[in-house]
Amino acid sequence: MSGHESAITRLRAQGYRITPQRLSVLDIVAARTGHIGADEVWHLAKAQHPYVDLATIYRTLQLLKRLGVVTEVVIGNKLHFELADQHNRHNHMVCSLCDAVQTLSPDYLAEFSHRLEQEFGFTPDLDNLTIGGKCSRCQSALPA
Amino acid sequence: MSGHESAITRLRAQGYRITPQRLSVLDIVAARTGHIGADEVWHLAKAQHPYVDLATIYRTLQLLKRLGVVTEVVIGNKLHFELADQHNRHNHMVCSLCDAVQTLSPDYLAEFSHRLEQEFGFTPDLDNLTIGGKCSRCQSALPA
DNA sequence: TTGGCTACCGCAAACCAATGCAACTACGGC
DNA sequence: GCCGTAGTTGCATTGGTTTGCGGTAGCCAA
Repeated sequence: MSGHESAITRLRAQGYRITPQRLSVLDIVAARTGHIGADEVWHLAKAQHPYVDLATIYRTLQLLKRLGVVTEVVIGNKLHFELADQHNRHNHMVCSLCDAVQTLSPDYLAEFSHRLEQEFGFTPDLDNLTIGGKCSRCQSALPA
Repeated sequence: MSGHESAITRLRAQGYRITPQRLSVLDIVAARTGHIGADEVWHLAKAQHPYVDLATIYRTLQLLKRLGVVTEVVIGNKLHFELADQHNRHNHMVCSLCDAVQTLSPDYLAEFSHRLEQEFGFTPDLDNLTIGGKCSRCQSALPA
């Protein structure tokens, strides 16, 4: 119920309205420590609010993402979201075999990002960068 | 018509069958120097073979991707593919605003990749890594 | 060349995410 | 406290991609 007052303030400050649906989505995402799928947000939101539409969930999540309140993580081929904690930014490493997710300090990407900006003028969106690959467990379980 | 015999050999060696549809898709992707959208592959394939289904195009492209013959690039919200040239590996930087694509030498990622493997045992799949962000043009056109 | 096994294809339907639109409602101004 | 308006919502639909199923055809063996 708390911890996202700043998000509400930010919404209001930018002329967005505070609706029960948006509060539900915020509560749900904030209550989860890790990431959560859009469909799961929907199911939980319906418990509080039987008529919310899935489209509203998607629109709300995209809005919150634009505002930097949540970040999007692609796991498998589904979208997941989690609260963007500015004090604990991180990237994700997702195993393409078992869908396990590990977090990664953005420090690892700082130098790389800097080079892209210097040499190409390209500003990478690191807040939404997910690195695919194979985790150590799946890697070692692979046939020789 | 040439340049992908090795892919055909590899298909056959692994028990996959050589069909006219697969040959068409291979020809089309190989003929293109850059990336090409799935729908565009479909249109070109239909010219040779009026009854190919879009599902077949997708299945074939996914198969070729699994075999490492082509790589997948997500541009906007569409899938593109290009021939995986081992002598000219590269990553992509895609602008989230205008969908412009720049290529990037994998050298930029080598050190980063190495650290992930050393410290986490995580093997990043760089062949399919695309970096989202904003190109210099869109960045400077952004409202102040 | 022929026969048989099984991978593959075309078709249709399902699926996830995004979008157009008319009805609705939050919220600042009176 | 009430009103007007512009941002939001629910519903229906679309766009791109994936999947299930029955018939078809590539490939190997005889």
